[in-house]
Amino acid sequence: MTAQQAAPVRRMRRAERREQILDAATRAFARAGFAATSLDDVAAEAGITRVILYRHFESKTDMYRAVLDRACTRLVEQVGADDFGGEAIPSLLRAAAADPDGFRLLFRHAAREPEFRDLTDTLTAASVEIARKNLAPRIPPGPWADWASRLIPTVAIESVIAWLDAGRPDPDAAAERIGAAIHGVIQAAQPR
Amino acid sequence: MTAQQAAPVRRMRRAERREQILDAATRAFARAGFAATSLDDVAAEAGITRVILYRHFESKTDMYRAVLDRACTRLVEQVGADDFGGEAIPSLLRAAAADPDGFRLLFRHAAREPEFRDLTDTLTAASVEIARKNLAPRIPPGPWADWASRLIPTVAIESVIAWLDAGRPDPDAAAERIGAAIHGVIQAAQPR
DNA sequence: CCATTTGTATACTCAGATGTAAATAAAAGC
DNA sequence: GCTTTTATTTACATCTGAGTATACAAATGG
Repeated sequence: MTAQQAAPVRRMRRAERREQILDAATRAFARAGFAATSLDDVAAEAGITRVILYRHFESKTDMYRAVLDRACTRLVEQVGADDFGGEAIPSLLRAAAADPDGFRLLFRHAAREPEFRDLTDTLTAASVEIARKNLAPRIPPGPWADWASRLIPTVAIESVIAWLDAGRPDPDAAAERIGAAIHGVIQAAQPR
Repeated sequence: MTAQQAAPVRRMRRAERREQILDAATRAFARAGFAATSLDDVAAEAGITRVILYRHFESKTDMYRAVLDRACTRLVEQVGADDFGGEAIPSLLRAAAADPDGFRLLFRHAAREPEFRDLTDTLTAASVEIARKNLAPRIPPGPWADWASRLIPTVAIESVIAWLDAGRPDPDAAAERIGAAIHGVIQAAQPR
């Protein structure tokens, strides 16, 4: 009597489940990074058993790389090779809003995990290079150009994360303000 | 014949050894954070066996807290409650130069480790509050004040790390430029 | 010279996490 | 209905790393 009729449990197709696992894994890993997150944490976040994870991924490392790969791909698709055009910052904001956990995971954790740095290195190296090229006409090569071209991508990323933390107010205004903040760094690197 | 006379190995006093272990642990943990660093890594970095570590620290966690505590104390001693006076940035630079590994460890790793966030939380909360107070007369309360007061401490820290990475050129000029970069963020948060 | 301190070597226990295997059950699709 | 796919459960096997115990060796300091 007290026994409820078990509601028919909706099963997912393989590809769908895989995506759902990647979503959950992104959330789980975003909390504390690779080493401090167990597969049981991921499984719990996905609402399944650990065993299922192994039907979709060879190993923990394999899964993590898949998570980072997806986040990276999404980011590159949204931002594109749109190096410093006016749409770069708005599209960065869109990308972060679309996948905030992935965004945080990439830049706050993966970038500091030596074992997986290769996945974010291309991204950061590319953005540093873009910054350096855009700085070149205005700042003579040397330590301050180095300083600024390292700092600018970081400030861009951290501005976006601060925007997420502040509740994502008005994306258009945010883009302008972030642009202004970056401009401030460029000014600061100017010879005086 | 071939046997060398073993050079008499200089032994350290207890306190001295403890400091040396803390130095080595700071370097080791600065590479990949708490979870991804084993006690064997630390012992190897210190040039001793793992067993010795337990003569100075109760546990891995205990040791890590001691490392963070020391880095934190040093930082506070150097920077002081010198909230936004003109000497704040120069002293931040001095502190980072004096203990670069500790500096990186605190802000790049410990700040992202939920288990140890309490140790850096007071620091970051304090600096965010200082930023907010200094912003108050110029920026109306609201999401952009939130945004800027979160971002400013981060930009300060990241500017310093970028300065370390760029080879620590001219500390005085660096202080001015970092001040200018922060000013740029304040400008960016201004109502428009 | 003798006690204390400091370091080494080795071997062990224990816990947690990764990864595997097999039997069972239920949903989906034909 | 019958097969295939997907999920659960339970039970292992294995490994790494934390933490402990003990016996030994060498330096220090009186």
